[in-house]
Amino acid sequence: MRVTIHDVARAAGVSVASASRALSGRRKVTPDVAERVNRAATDLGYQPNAVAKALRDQTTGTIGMVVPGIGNPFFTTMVEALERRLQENGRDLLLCSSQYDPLIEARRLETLLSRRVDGLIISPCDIEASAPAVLSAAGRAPLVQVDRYIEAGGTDWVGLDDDAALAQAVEHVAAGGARTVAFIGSRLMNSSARLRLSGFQLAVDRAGLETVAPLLGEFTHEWGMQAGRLLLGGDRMPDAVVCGNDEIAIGLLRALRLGGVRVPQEVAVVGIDDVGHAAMCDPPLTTVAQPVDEMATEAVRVLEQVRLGERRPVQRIAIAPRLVVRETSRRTEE
Amino acid sequence: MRVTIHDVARAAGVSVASASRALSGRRKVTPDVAERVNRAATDLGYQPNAVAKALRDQTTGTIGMVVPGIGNPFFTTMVEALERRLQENGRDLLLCSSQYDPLIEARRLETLLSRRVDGLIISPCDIEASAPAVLSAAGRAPLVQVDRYIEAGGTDWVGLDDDAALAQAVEHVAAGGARTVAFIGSRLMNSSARLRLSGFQLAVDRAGLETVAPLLGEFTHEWGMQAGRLLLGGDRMPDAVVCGNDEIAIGLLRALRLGGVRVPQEVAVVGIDDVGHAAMCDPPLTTVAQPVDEMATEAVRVLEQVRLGERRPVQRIAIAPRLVVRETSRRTEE
DNA sequence: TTGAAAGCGCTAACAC
DNA sequence: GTGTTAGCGCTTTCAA
Repeated sequence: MRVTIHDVARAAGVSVASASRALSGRRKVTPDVAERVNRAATDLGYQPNAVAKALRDQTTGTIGMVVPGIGNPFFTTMVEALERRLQENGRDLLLCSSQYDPLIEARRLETLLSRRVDGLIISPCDIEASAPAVLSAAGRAPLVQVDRYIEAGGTDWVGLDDDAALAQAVEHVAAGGARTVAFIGSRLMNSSARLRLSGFQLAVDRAGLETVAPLLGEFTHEWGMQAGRLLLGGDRMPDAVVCGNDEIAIGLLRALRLGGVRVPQEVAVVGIDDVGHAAMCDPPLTTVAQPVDEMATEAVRVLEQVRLGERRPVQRIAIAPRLVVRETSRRTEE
Repeated sequence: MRVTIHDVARAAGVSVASASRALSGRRKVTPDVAERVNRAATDLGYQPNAVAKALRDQTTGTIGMVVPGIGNPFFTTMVEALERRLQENGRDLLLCSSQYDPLIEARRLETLLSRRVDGLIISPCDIEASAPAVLSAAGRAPLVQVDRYIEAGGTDWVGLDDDAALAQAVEHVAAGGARTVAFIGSRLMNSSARLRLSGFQLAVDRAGLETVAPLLGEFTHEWGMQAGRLLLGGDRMPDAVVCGNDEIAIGLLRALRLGGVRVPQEVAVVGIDDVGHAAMCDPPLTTVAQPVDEMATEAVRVLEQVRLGERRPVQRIAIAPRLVVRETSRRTEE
């Protein structure tokens, strides 16, 4: 049988209350008692039972997180940053993947809630289908959305300023001399897909550039490659292609290489995210970086502020992106 | 206040015992009671408290996992496979990253144990420094090592048959005509690094190939690139380079590209793992795939078999790899 | 079949 | 400063 605080108390010759006090150190005990209890605890190899403590305290010290998939390196980076931030606050991260399925997502949220996590961080996989589960969860625990969000309002969010990101990407290729620019993104089932497309269109209009119908598929390199082949098969290459994320851009680069199109001489390519592989592909990818650490910090801050049932203004924090110029785009002529 | 089983019982006009029985459905109750209890539960929006259940049942339905880092796509794939497998068994995965630090690793294990996970899956970051914490954890909960393992024996393990993997890689490049072959791997702080190096040397000897001193750094593309530059600066390029994992190979490919060395014409490159990006780099990477799903299945099976304190033979399951030939290696002349 | 009650391990009143 | 005890929410004896 496992050793409990009762065993420690008995071994130290004190009551469980004293043992508890000595162990937590949050209440006064005589040095003698503290000494005996601590010795007994180490002697017996006492391990406090977090489950019992959680039941008693009504708090678990755990934050639950649901992401669409950990195959996407952006989410991985985000998770790592969040895990570090939370650990500084003495909390643990309970991570789940929804596998891009709103049903699984809803189930994971329920599980997390039944495990009484102290808060929830979620990147909803579908802007519409995820809404009921997310809203219901938000009513039962502090919740903050990260990166993606659901359409229905009223829930806090921390993410990228997509308009600014797309503006940076478009202005950069325009400054490099591009006149026609294409967009390869994701089907509009999530907020990132929508925001990035509309940000792109806005920026293109403002810059007075020419564009073609956007190519919309998935945020994967497979789709990037496929879209690249579509472009290759078209009438005429655009001067530049802006991609909805780096994965797409990496796939596109491969398709262009295969098609014998030189980057950036014949066409410039820009991604979004700045995942690790962006610097490794050929040529290294110019991209708009998401300040992941900053986002993690903000997300945790918002989460700690939320007190359930308390009326407060909804926070929507859009973080400014940062253009990282590598070699898939021509520099501005000076 | 949250609704508890007491509220449900009261609303249904029965005792908590009956409510519990009706809700779990594992014990006989009259249809009438079942009906009333279930209606009350849905009416009130009852959510069972998993913490209380865990305290009572002494089981949480949760498996804890500690990986060195989720930045490495191999671990990501592994985690996803494991998560799916566990979900089929109705268990949840509590994922932690040790960030390649044995101290953090030990702390995460303690946390997981105090949260009373039903089992532990770990890929220890250091073959020596991880040992005390892993052994101690193994004494307190069913534990299985995946991929990497600690030197001290006595603990179950599921992973790749590294000797076979390296043999496949070496024999493949030999069949393609290579006479001299280099190895770029990781410093020998973990079992994968050691096994892959020794597997390489064994295979090279057996094949009668020539080799040079292995280049040992980290399992990252940064190191792959750096090692590539070292190779470029040397006297003479080997006919083939076998890499300790795909990340290294991807970095190497980039260095070779920069150095103007053509792959596979001038030098063949082979990786290990078969991560998603392996098919996207330039040229697409020939690699030895780890059968991740099979490993996940085995790991879960072993974990469920372990009954604490029960003496049973240690299981060490090495799974056969599968060579995936892409374009960084010349095919066998036929 | 149902209800009362014990108890999982812990902490915080409360009383001394 | 210390001990006794209630109670967090649940399931499962044990009696009826």
